[in-house]
Amino acid sequence: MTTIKDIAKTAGVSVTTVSRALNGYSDVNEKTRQKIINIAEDLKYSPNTLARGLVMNRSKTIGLLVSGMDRSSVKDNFTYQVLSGVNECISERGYDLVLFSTTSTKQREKTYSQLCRERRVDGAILSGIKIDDPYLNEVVESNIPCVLIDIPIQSETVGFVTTDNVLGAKKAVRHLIEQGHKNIAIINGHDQAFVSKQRLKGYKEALEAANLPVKEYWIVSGEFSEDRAQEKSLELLKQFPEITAIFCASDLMALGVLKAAKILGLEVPSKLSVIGYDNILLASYSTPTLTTIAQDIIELGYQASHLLIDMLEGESNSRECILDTELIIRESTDSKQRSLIKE
Amino acid sequence: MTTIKDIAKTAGVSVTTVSRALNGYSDVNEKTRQKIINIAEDLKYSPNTLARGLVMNRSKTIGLLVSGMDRSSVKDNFTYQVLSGVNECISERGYDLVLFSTTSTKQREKTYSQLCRERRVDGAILSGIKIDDPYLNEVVESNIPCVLIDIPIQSETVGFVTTDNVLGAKKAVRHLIEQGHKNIAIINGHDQAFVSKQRLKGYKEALEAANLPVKEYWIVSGEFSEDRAQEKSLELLKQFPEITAIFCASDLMALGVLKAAKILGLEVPSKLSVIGYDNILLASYSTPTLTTIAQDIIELGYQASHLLIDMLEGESNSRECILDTELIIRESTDSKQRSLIKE
DNA sequence: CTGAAAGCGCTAACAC
DNA sequence: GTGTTAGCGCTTTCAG
Repeated sequence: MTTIKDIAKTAGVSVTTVSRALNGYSDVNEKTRQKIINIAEDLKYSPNTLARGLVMNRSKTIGLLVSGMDRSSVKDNFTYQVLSGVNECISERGYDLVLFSTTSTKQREKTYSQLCRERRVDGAILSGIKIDDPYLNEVVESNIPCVLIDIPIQSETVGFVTTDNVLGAKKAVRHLIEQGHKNIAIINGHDQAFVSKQRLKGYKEALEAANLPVKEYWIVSGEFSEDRAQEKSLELLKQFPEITAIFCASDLMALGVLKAAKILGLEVPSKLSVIGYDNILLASYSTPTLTTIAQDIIELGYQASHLLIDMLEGESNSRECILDTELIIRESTDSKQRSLIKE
Repeated sequence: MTTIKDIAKTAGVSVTTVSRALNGYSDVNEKTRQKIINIAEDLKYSPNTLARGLVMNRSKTIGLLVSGMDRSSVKDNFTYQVLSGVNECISERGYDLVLFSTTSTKQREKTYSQLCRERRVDGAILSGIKIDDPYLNEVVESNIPCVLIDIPIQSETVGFVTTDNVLGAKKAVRHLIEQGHKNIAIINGHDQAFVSKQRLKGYKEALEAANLPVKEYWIVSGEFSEDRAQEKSLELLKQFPEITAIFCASDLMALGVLKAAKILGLEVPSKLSVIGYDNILLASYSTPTLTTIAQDIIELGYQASHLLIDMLEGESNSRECILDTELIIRESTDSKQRSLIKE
């Protein structure tokens, strides 16, 4: 493995000069620089980032901390899309990514800041972390620059990226109202997600804006689980046959509601309209296809990295970024579209 | 940021002793060790892996090199599953993961071994790399320990993990033959994937074993693309109406064939049986649901890491690992199942 | 424009 | 058992 020492020796200069030449400093003779660059190439030199990181006290790596990257998370590949966006931005800006996947067992062994300090990451992005997660407190307390996805906390070293979940939910419910629905239930996610609170808020606001009553017993939690949502919606629909539309805080849960509707023999959308949230891949493959609120999750990851690196490089003014959502109308709410497709 | 020096100072010992105590060496007084460990905790010490890596010449990181982690790869989340398996194994064994995602443009800037040498990864796992990819040669030539996914190359420093693709394809075609099919076409993947060659081989062997002719014009490439497979199968089915079954080298392509069948008004499976490969999530959500050859991709990633770390730690005898596949029968080939479900 | 020297935090001979 | 010393590969004062 060739080092700058080797280059210095064959070039007949000092290591200082080699370092300066290779790092593009101005105060080095153009000829010397060219010579050094040539030799570096000949010797297949690669800088040792460990050594550089050690002395510079920055590693040019950022840590992505995700939770629950297990078999079940394959269905909604939220994490993968975040990762994909993060990766894109990070590599554009010359950083590398180290992945920390936390599980409840591993969490006890090593704390968040230990993880980050050991690897000397310059900053971290947290995704899929619940609001009661012990890591979260650490973030706020530690002074490691950090961007949260979907958790709105801000400080000198902490920023966040999210979508406008209140507005997103509003769009969904408004769409149902426009289709003539008056009895609209919500299957929400669990309380440990900030987005759940937001989407519930949007649901309520949309109803109120249309002078429709908010009925607390039409608000149930599906815990972001397909099965759980199926169960809960089954109960709900049995108990309140007057419900004609359900807004779900995730597509996965909407899929569960679709199953419940099938069990009850309720045709979607003629007897029951269903709208999801996320626009996961399955939403356009289910039967019927699923109307949903699309969020650009890859962009979420991209913007998170962007914000973080801006913070690291002192270019940041803002500490937050809120992305937009889009209503995608498909068969599960649109009677006309549905019947067109059937024939 | 506290260092062993700080600990040494407050403990009144030398840094050597601290280092030894913290790393569990035997030749240190138990009392001294306890004292040092306590102080380390008090001072919230985390070892600096950069410094350690520099001196030990191993970083305890492994690099995962994947290609094309873009928007399109969300559909079959092969990469994510590999990543998930890799991550699981790696964290069990005390390594960290750094992700290198290559794109054609970035490839020109930095070579594979540069990437690995700069970050001083102890070893690398390559997934989704085409067999004509320039990176591949580098691997074989560089002396960086490396495990390939789905490319069977072996050397002192190179191992691989794959599934038995010949057998997998055989299972698929055998299943079709057992259903009474005699005219079976194949939509294969592109030639830059080793698995394509293997699956074609399995297809041919299964036909021959049943004394069925292999017709070269029934072998077409869908290039692992849904759209391309749709086009190609459309042509194929128009030209050869006698074809009653199609084996696809990926589920995504099978989905394309399903669309083609719909366009031609060929009911699946009564007029045309379709079988895929991979068992992606969509396979159980499509209409009709897709019979397929399942491979455990998470396990693929897990075993790849396992093999690599064994190699790194000198525990390896073998340089290869071949996993099994499983036939999953769903509606797209099973007339009985299909009709049952319809009523 | 270039070089000598110090030091980042850690480990590993080698002494005692 | 413990300390002294050197050095991993690099950047960065400070002199010249």
